[in-house]
Amino acid sequence: MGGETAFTERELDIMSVLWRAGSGTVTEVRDALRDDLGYTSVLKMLQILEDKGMVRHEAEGRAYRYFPVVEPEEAGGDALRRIVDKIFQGSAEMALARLVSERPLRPEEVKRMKALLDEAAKREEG
Amino acid sequence: MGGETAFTERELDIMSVLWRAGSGTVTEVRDALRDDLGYTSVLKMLQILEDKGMVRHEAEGRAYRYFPVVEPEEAGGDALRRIVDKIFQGSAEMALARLVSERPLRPEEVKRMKALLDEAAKREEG
DNA sequence: AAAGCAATACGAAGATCTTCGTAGATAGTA
DNA sequence: TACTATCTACGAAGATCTTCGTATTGCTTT
Repeated sequence: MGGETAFTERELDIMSVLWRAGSGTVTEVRDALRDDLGYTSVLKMLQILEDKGMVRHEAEGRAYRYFPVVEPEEAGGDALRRIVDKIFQGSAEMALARLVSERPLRPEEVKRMKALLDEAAKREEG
Repeated sequence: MGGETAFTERELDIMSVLWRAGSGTVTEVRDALRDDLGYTSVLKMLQILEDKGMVRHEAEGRAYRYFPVVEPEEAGGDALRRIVDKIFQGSAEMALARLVSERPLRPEEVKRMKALLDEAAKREEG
C-alpha cells in the first residue's frame, strides 16, 4: 500500500492546482496560486513534492510539466480519516453533520448523497 | 466571528485529548497521548494553545486544569472546509463518498446520516 | 530551617517548512 | 559570436513547529 499522504499547507495549495488542472508547468502553477510566490519558490515546492513521490514531471520543450501522482481521493481519504479520528472522535455521523451545515446543498446533490449512503449500507449487509 | 482554527499536528493531538476527556491536567494529557513526550513538552504545547486562545486553564490545587475553548464542531468545520475546497474541489458529495468508503458504517448510523441529509434539504427549500 | 517533591516559567536547540537569491544551462536573436 | 530570455539546480536564510533542559516557586516533611 502507498504510504500516508500528509501535505503541508503550501504543498496542498500546489497539489490543489495540479488536481484541478490535471497538470501544470511551474509558470502555470504559479499563476493559478492565490498567493504571489516567486518562480523559484514554486519550482522548489514541486521539487520537494517530487522527492516525496507526490508528483512527477515530463519534459515539455525546455520546461517541465508536472503531474500529480497521488489521487485526490487518496489524499482526501487520509485527511478525512485524521479529522474524523482526532476531531470528531471517530464519528462519521458528526463529520457529516458538520459537512452539510457548512455549505448549501442542491437537492440533486442531496439525492446523490443519499444514494451513496444506501450503497454503503448495502455493501455492509452484502 | 472567531478567527480560523488551524492546528498543527501536535496541537491537534493535544486538543483531541481535551475534547475527549473534557479537560485535563498536564499529566493527564501526557498520559493520554500516544507518543511519549516529556512533561515540559506537553506543558509547552498547552501554553502555546492558550496563547492562541484555543484552551484556558483553572488552578486545581497547585496544578492547572486545561479546558478547550474551541468546540470540535468549529475546528472540524474549518478543517472540512479546507479539505473539501482544496482536495475535493468544493464537492461535498465527493467528500462523503470517501468518508463512507473509509470505514464500515452501522445501519443505525446510516439511517441517522440520511436523516441529516433530509434536514439539510428541508432547510434549503424552507 | 533544610531538603525534597511537584508544579509552572522561560529560553533555546533542533527539525521542518517556506521562500528566494544566485548560478548554470540552453535556445533564440542581433 | 555575444546578448537576452527562459528554464532548472542548489543552497541557504528566515519562519514556524516541536521538544526539552534548567530555573524557580511553593508545599510538605523531617
